[in-house]
Amino acid sequence: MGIVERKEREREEMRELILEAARKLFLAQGFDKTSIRNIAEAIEYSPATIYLYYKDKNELLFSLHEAGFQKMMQEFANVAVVKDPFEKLVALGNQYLKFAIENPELYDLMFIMDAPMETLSCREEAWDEGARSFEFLKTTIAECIQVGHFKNTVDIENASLTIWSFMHGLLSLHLRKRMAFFEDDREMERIQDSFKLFVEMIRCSM
Amino acid sequence: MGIVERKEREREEMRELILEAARKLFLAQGFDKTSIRNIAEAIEYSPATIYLYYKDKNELLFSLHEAGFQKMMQEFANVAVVKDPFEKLVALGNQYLKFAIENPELYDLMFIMDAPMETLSCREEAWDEGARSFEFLKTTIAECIQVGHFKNTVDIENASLTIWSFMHGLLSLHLRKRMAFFEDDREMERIQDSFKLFVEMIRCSM
DNA sequence: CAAATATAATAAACACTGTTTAGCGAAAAT
DNA sequence: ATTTTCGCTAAACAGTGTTTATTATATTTG
Repeated sequence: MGIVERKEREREEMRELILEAARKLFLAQGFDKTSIRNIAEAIEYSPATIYLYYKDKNELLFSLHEAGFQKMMQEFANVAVVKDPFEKLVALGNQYLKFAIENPELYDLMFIMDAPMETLSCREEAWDEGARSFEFLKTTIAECIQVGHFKNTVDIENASLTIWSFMHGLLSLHLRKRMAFFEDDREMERIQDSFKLFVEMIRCSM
Repeated sequence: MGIVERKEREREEMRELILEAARKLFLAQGFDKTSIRNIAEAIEYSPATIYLYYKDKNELLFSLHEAGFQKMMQEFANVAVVKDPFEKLVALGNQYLKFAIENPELYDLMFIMDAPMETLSCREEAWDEGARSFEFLKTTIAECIQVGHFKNTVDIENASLTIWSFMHGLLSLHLRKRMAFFEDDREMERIQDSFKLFVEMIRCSM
């Protein structure tokens, strides 16, 4: 009898319905300002129903977290075609910038927010998608080393963390409005200029 | 008549009493997990009383924000005595790292949290303390240039933002638990190593 | 097919949150 | 001594995440 299969399918559809509504609301108005009741209202179900499909609000967040990394990895595919290793690294940086600026709420969720990490730290597979994107950075750097770059560096993981830190720092200061005291509207240019400077720093130092 | 003076003094004492209780609770258990009722309970007053001295929870947070920058600037004084400009820059970086790691909740509040920026963006003097510490970084870099460093860079503000971004990114990834997937307990070493690498990058590139 | 069982959905409640309002008691001014 | 002012608070308001007891429906069993 296909009843259990149908039920399973219906359950998955319901999970998707909830997640889709949650995504829309989260990305539109932010995580904190989106309540379970808002999501319930959007899908025309009672708030309690959501708890039959997701353990709590954090698990809902965690699902979007995973989807975010998938989306980012997908966009990184555009970069993989670049032949020259150093150019590829620069392209990766540009793609990372682009992703964060085009999906600010998603980036926040993936790399800044506190909440999902509580749910995340328990799970083992939780880091898989995140680790994969860090691996992509590492292999790109390894390729750079093979063609003669990064002469002063042997520790690939350290170089990766350093580059990631800069990118993330620049974006964090932007997304969390810590560059506001510059008091002009050149914030986007500043980000571009800083990225260019960092690229030049890497080019002639490592 | 000294009554108005006494009242003013009492009012300031009360503000300080509330702020001190708020600081203890915020820094101990985090901002989100500290409620107005918690603070009220700690000082043995009704929750409503707090609203007679502070507009809302964000203003309370904003006061701690200011105090945080004052504390950081105080610690930067230790750095000001270093003669050699580049050594001074490195010492400043180390002091910044130290401050963030010794005061994680305070650093979070000052540079990562979303909440205080809403209150902050209205005020003009709000940025004063923050801008002053950025100014300190800028002048240190200017001194470095005067003795021959940073040959490839003319834009001091861009160099400052780039350095700050790296430092902040490294600390953000740490404080918001984004380095957890390394799955070893070498996180502190990784931070130190990355800082050292970045210093070397600056030394021989700019 | 009818009765028993399993299940999906919910209304209502619980324990919180930040914030506002109305009112009381004491201090200050008249 | 009376009026006014002012510090303080109990209670309420509107919201939050989450749990529980109950109902209505779908499925299985006799």
